Amino acid sequence: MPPRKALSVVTKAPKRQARATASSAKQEPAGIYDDLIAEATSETDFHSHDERPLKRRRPTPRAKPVIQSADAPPVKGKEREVAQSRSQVGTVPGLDDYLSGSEVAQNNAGLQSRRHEDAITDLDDNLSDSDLAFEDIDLENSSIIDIDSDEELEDVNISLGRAVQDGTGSSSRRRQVPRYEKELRFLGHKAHFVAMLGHCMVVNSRCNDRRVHRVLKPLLASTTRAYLRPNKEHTQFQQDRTFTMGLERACDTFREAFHVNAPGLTRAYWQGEKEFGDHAVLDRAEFREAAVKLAGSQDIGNQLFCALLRACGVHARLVCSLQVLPLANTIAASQTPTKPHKPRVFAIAPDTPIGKQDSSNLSIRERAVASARSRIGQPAFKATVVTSPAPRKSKPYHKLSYPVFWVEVLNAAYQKWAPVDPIVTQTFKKASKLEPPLSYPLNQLVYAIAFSKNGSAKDVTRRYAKAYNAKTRRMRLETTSEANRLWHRKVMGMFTKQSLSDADMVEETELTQRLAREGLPGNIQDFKGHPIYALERHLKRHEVIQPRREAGKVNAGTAAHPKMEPIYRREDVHVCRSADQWYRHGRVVKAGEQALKHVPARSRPKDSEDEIEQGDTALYTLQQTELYIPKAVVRGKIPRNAFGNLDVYVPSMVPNGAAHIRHPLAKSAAEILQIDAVDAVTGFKFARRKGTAVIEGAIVPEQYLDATHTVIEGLLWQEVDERSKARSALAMRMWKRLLQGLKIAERVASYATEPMQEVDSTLDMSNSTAWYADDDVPLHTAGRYTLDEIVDMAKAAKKTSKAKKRRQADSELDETDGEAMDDIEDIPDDRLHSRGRADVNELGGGFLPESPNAEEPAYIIETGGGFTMDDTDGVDSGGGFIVDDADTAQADGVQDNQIRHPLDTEVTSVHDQRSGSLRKPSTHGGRSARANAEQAVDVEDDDQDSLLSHDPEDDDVEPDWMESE
DNA sequence: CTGGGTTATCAGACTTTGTATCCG
DNA sequence: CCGGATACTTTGTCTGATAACCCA
Repeated sequence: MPPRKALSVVTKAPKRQARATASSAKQEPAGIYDDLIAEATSETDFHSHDERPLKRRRPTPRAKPVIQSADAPPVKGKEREVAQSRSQVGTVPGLDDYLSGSEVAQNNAGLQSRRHEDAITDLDDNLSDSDLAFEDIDLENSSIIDIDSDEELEDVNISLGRAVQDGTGSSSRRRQVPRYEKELRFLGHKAHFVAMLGHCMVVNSRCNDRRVHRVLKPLLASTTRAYLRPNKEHTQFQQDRTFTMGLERACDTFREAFHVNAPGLTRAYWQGEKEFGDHAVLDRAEFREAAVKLAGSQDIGNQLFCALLRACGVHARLVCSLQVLPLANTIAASQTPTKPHKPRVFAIAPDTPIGKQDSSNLSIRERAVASARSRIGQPAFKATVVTSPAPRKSKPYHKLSYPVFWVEVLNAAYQKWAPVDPIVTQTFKKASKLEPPLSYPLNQLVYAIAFSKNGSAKDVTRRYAKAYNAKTRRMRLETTSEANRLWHRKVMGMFTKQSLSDADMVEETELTQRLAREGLPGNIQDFKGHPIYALERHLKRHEVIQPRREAGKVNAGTAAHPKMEPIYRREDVHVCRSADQWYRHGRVVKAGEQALKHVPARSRPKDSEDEIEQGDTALYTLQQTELYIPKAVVRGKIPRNAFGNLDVYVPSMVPNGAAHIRHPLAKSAAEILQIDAVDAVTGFKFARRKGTAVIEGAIVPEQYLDATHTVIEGLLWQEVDERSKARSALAMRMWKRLLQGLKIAERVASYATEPMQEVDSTLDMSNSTAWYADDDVPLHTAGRYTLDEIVDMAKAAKKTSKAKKRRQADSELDETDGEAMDDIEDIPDDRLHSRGRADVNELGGGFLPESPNAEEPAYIIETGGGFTMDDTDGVDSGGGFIVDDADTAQADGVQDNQIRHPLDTEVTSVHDQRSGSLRKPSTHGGRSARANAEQAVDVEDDDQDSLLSHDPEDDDVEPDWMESE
């Protein structure tokens, strides 16, 4: 078939690719368009496209498809059509290029997919814009966006959107809604929902306006008004008849009196313009005015009718079908009407005069712009909304066919609410007439909220939705997640009546019944996620139907070839798990239970070697399992699993007689207490290729629970303390640096042949230091501890820690200790103390005997609060450590210690044993205490001499600094 | 013309207890 | 040689949802 072959030459790329990159399809046609392709591929061409506002940059063209075309296989039937369509598509680029530079080119190109991409890009852009600030969402919807400026924005943003798209790959045939966008939609939906509720609140309160009532009441004849309040003495039937008659008359009267001059609220779409532009929200004065004039939008009409009924003493609720931004992607929905438009484009012959196309497209655009009514939906689809048949009502205002606001009246005789819509559908008691079909683009029934006179509200959607379970439910927020359900409940809870009347209960019953009476879904899809029915085909992998009670059959085939499938109840659908998974939920399969379902086991690379085919995994339902009861603690011995720890995925898995302490130090504490404890595995973390057990605290025998907690507290306190020590050491090091600097400066000054300015400055410095020290003596420890204490502790901790098993906290402690020690070793003699030490050295006799005590390794950790020991040392040796401080500091942060301690410590310790405390560091300074210490002292003495001897002032200062009391 | 079937694609759930090397 | 410390590493597969398109 020659023609076929020719076609086949044209179509070379795989089908999907052609669709995917619609714009790139331009380049695909081979042969005569080669030069066009070349042009298109050139960089300059790109730029020229860039300059055009509404044009999408073409993906980098690929020459390959063209080459492949030569050896393309013979075209099959299906492919031929594609080929044809593509050849038509192929004509478009010609047109497009011909028109290049003109904005109309886009419309002419008119490929659906391309439009789609444009739309998506627009959406992307706007969303990414609004992503930055939440307010933008509302802005976008509540403000009228100038078309031109809109395009400008697109122009600016397109490059970004495109870059993203290019990054994701050339196959942008379909773009999945990214998560952030979904979240944004939910956020927008919620915000809009609340805003609409607020709007309804205001509107509802307007309906109570007395002045409006006074204006409207005379509309009805007094007899009608009397009918509306039937005599309670009469029989129920009579009351009902009377009331109904009165209501009908009221409807008729009002309908004739009210002049509709504008449509009502319409459905909101993501992106695009809001319909509030048409009828600005009225304030109360305008509402009154509308009542006087008896003219306004369809919504106002029904609102006034509600006011009228309330004026007549009828229990009337204002019902609003909230037109909230949809949760789901609206592109698909709004695209459906574009389909009629499609043939128009594809019908273009290559030789069609351009002007004609041009004008027709323009006219569509103009119409779209001219009519605000048509400007819903994406800008890209403006025209399509116009062409869609749904809103056709050839009246000047494109009135809505289905109401957004209507009225419910309470028929007191039966305590039942009946819908009344005198304006839009002009129906009475016909709830089914008020729900627009799903395809109706102007509004949608998702949330119908009825506002009572007193401001309370009730969701009455179920009364009006024909397929609440099958369809409406899906569009509502509550069904999307538990969190959203709670959110929705919370919001609606603010409007819910506190106490329920009889009528409320009757209504609730009615609504529930209505839901229960809803028939089988009309198609297979609606069975998916249906709250009452289920099909086997929609079962998830781990779901099973048990028992298999058929509730009916549905035809999944065609009428010609019926394929009946059984329908089951949703309540019989159970979630299954494998025995392992049940164990992770703290349950075990009962003995003798047979698996209800087998699923192919997941491939496990590790196991695959052992048993090549693991086969199936058996699944069980909840009913087939029982609570797992772990082995109890026997004589303080906690049972363990194969890994030496204990699985505690749920609290019930804690063995009898044991307690779970969720604290990382629990096990260490247990070790200190010398009680049995095992790590508690509470879950798994998937890091690296394998899951790793997550260990959260430990399991200890119940009777030691309190003891363990106490020890943990001690350990925590100790940790804080160690940190404080480390900071003290750090502070000391800095002091050392400062003093060294001072010393050097002083010495340099002494070498100077003649006194220089600098000397003065150093003197000043030393003076200032002296002053500082004088003022703030405690700071020589820069914290809670004196140097000797830190050194001792560091040593002790290091020794003990070596003997001990590692644990996290310990390692940290060790590090800090080590650092502290190193620091201190760097300071053989602490300059801070040096002078004092020299003086005090003789006094410090008590120091040496104490050192052995101090070096005892165990005390810190074994007692968990080793400072008492230290303290006693301190008191003896003048260490300056004070118990009270430690106690008070226990719970506080390190900073507290840092700040508060020095003052306290100094006041007391310095007074009592200052000299001792000062001297001690020098002796302990080195690692081998004595030799180092003495050496250090010597050195220090030298230093002191060199430092201070010259300056009389310094001498004066020195005592102040060190000995100030 | 609607809806089921098919296909493509993506997001997210599910997975579920180390090892090699260095250093003292 | 042994034991402990440390660094390394960041999966892969499957399912379900969604969308587009074809076809009956």
